[in-house]
Amino acid sequence: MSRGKFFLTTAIDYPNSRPHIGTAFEKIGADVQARYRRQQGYDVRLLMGNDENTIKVVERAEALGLEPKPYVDDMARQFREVWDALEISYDDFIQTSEERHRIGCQQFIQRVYDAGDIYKKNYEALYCEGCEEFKTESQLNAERRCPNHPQRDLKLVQEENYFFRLSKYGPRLLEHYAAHPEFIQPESRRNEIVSLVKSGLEDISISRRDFTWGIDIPWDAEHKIYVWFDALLNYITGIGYGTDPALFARYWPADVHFIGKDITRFHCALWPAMLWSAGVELPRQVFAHGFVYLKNETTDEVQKISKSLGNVIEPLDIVRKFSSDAFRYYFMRECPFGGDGEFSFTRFAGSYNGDLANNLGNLFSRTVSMALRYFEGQLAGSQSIAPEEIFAGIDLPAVVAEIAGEIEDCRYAAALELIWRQVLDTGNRYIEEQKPWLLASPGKPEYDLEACRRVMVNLAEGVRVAAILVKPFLPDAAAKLYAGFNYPTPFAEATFATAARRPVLTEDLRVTAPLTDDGKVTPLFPKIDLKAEPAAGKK
RNA sequence: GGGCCCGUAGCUCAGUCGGUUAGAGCAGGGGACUCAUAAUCCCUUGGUCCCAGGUUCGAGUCCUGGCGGGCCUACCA
Repeated sequence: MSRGKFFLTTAIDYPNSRPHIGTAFEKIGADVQARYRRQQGYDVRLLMGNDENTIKVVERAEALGLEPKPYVDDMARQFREVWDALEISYDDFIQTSEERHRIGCQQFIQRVYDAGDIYKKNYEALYCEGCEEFKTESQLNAERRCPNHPQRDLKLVQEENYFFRLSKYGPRLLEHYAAHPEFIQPESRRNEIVSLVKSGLEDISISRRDFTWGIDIPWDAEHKIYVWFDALLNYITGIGYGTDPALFARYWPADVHFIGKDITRFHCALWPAMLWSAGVELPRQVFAHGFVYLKNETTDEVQKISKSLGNVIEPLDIVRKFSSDAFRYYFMRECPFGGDGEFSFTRFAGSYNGDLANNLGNLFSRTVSMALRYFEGQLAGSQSIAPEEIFAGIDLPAVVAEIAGEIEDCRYAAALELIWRQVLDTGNRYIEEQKPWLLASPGKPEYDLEACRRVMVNLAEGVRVAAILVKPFLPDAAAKLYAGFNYPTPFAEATFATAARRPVLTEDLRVTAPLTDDGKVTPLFPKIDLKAEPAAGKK
């Protein structure tokens, strides 16, 4: 029942410092898309990795008394530890120091060379080792230093380097943007790139001399391939370009590259030009997400996340304390993926308690505990009950389709809002309207055990729908919701299409949720006691 | 200097092609309920849609000019 392949990537990260919540934002957004596509039956591949062929890697390794390779391997282990904790479902993790990357890289650059798009040129310029970029006079600050790294002296570098004829691809890029408006998303990033390319592209230096770490230019071993040319190629070497033709043919071209908005031009101008030159098909889309800033709760200041400001939040701290689902939910609901977002503990706690603990978690708790209390967990006769009442007020198939559309457009916050307002609120409202506690109470005039049973079957259906819809965002909670009752379809087969269509029950429904020792439902998201979190808010 | 985006309720944000009385969540106020994690449900207060012009029968939406905020880029990297 495969619906075709879906290949998506995240930007590869510099392993100079540990991942922070901003880095995590991108990976979560990519993972939601990957999980959603898998759920719908696509042959999905999510590729991530680290960008290791940089001068800073050598410096950091030296400072720690290590060789570069053991250093980057250990950093890769640390990154994967964080991604695993966040339940990022990557299928492969490429390190650019790997042999498969070198082989594919060299093969690719040779093809570009053979196509006549690489030439040698002598130049002299100031080089910033912090940015690993050459700087023009106009970019310098008053002390004639790089504004990003004012503590470093710039190096006057004079050497012969190889250049890629980026300039010649300008017109073709503009044609491509016009013919494929979806290629650069969101819209504002696209406008920026169009204007940049219209203003004219320069040829770009793609090699460095005298580096000991990195990939050799195949026809001239005195030169190493320079950062960007090397880094971008991970997207194809990571699925077997030059080493595994079958895998490459299966997944390329990428359906979407997820990147930070700061590196849009490399992905939307340089990368397509490189691919054209080497005769490789272009990716279908580049999605540039925004940045996450920190809101200082005492001053209300919004600040960048940086080591020098000392405001780096370890994703693992939040995950260990509140769960990966809680972490994922906050960023997907509170930070629009295409724009910037901000993090503060107060907002995190508000979203957690309100949306996760109260609306979602408590809907599950009250449903299961009523089924236990009134029917000892056994909903006899549920096979013959059609749960048509709970979603009678909404057009569920239309809502599900709308949610799917929002996820496909990476409008995750909008998708979650729909799930909460349309589906979960409807469930809670249904309980208030039906008042099952009256239906189950022998002394009351409303007493009607059969009606109560019907309500419970409807609620079990509501939980089923909720579990399916939150699955890409909250994999753990979704599994717990779905494990609440003995639904006939294995969760792995529960696509969005099945959300709006109740499966045929092979046996009556019964509670299968794990219970505490005193027979109660385990809360999905235990509430955060704000009074018990004094230090967290100051962070 | 050139360019892009944003400015809507106390807060975070929707608002489609210009079309009725500008919406949601949270927060605030009032009420109901007791299955549930003091949850949930109902009602409700709250807006100079940044400002000034313009186009139009009609502008939050389009145009011009300001103000404020963010970002990209800046005469060979």
